[in-house]
Amino acid sequence: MMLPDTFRALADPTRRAVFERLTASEMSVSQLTARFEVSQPAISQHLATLKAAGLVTERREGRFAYYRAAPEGLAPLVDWIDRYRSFWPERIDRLKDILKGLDDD
Amino acid sequence: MMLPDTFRALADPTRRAVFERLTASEMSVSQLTARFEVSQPAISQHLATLKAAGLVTERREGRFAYYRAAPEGLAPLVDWIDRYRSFWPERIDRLKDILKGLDDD
DNA sequence: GAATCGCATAAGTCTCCGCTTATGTATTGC
DNA sequence: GCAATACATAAGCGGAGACTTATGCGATTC
Repeated sequence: MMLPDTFRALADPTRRAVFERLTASEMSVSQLTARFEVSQPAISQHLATLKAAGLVTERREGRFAYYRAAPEGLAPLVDWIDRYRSFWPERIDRLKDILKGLDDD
Repeated sequence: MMLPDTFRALADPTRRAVFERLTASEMSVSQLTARFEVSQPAISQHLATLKAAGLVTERREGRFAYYRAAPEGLAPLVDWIDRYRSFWPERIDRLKDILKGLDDD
């Protein structure tokens, strides 16, 4: 929710990788565990941290817990970046190009 | 330089505040120390970390060391965000508004 | 040239955090 | 209903990191 939580949650490489994986598709805890080289509790702990930071949402289905990335959770980070991007003109142009490309769809 | 370094460097609140301060203006180590509630060595250590991550540059002048924010250092973070912003359409519109505002200058 | 100043580095402490194994709690299958 | 499955929580361990004080080193001042 708050910027420090966002930065902290994404600072750990494993946890960031979990988040990135969840941007591709929803996954259960055991499915995630199978893809990483840490234990199931470690994955659950990472998910709890990501969830607390608002970067992930949980969907319960029986004994399964499906997680997916929550894009809004990146808002604090995007806002922060945008603030400090303003003193960085060259970068803006690059972004404009990206957005231009999006318009062409 | 690399994304993990960028995230790690900015994860600490004090260090992030130092970086933010240096986006406003160049400052010497002692000037920075005066503005924060940690010791001079702590500031020097934070600056070393920021410098290693490419987020800050150093300018030597006699016995003084002046530091300033290096915008290019944010590139890894911006690139990362842009990748995961693509699956997040609503946010794009907000960005467009920001850029539109910049064009009006 | 001796003392001082600005900063970096060294060394040690303490807290946080990512991981493990062990266990608890639902839910499902037989 | 009992075993197995899916996940969370507990407890403990080891390492990383943010801080301190102490010290070293070049540049400046007198």
